[in-house]
Amino acid sequence: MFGRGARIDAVDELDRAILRELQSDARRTNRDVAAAVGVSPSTALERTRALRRRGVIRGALLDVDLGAMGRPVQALVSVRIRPPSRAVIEEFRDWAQGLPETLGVFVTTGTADFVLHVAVPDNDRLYAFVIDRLTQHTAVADVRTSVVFEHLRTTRVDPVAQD
Amino acid sequence: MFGRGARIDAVDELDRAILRELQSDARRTNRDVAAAVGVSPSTALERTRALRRRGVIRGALLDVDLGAMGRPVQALVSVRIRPPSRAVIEEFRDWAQGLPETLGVFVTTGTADFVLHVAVPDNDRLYAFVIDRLTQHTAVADVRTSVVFEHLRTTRVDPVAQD
DNA sequence: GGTGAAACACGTCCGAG
DNA sequence: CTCGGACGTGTTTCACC
Repeated sequence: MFGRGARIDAVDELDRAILRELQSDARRTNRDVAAAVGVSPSTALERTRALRRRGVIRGALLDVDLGAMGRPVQALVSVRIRPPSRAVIEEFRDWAQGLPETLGVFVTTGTADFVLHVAVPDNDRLYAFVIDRLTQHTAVADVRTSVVFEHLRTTRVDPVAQD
Repeated sequence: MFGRGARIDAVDELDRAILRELQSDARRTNRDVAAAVGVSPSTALERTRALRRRGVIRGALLDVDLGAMGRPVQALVSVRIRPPSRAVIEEFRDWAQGLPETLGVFVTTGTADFVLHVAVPDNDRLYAFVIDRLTQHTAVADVRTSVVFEHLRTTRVDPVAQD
């Protein structure tokens, strides 16, 4: 599930400031971050480690250019599966997650049980992914594909006060 | 658009290996990466810099726990806008991208012009986002909301041969 | 908690192959 | 293109506040 990080012992102003800095670039040096938020490097280091220990920071992801990786075509593929039982959902989820075309898997409510975010080299491969790969899974009952012209990601999540 | 990184001068085996290592953790030290792929630190450093210069590596994103940030409820919100002209699309895209609830914006084909990936503290705030915030924008013609139970991201994009 | 200083590790540059 | 080594910067620990 979300990994809702258990009950968190409040993220204070200093933590928020550190998170802001690291969200702008996860490779900022600890010295930089410390200077930007106005504390000593040792303090910034201890806070950052604590955020990691508490699970607020889960890691640092490399942001790669999908076009440069030879996969300029993105799509959102809505999938309905049958039956939508736990066993089938979890099996399909893990299977879809492991496909090389897959960037992400959303497990959803609504008309679709899953929305797959995929990136492929061209339209032919997108079509092949949908009609060959997906339909080869016996649980797939329905598929709707939307091509993604553009995908913007927010690089800044502001913490909201707990409870 | 995608930022398809101009024509790339082929990502060779060493580049691929470096990308694999960094995708597992964007904060791996250069020395670590060098040891893992079997070259000297100076070679690994030069390769990594070249990947950055060529736009293959765009940066490093902090992976935060949305639950720990006080925003455990995620949704995909499909939005149809009217008229779907360039000016209106770009204006809506930038507006949506700037909302604090927004994690990402997909510009798509199909029944929806946009799919917004959002994270909020609870269901009430999700409802408020849809019926207060979104409908306040005059271009919004239709909205469909799917709650996201789970979102898995792939942390590994394999490069595909170019052309 | 927060801090500065010292010990250590790392990123970086460069001359050479 | 790759390498090793020298040098400056960053990280980490720890005794003190």
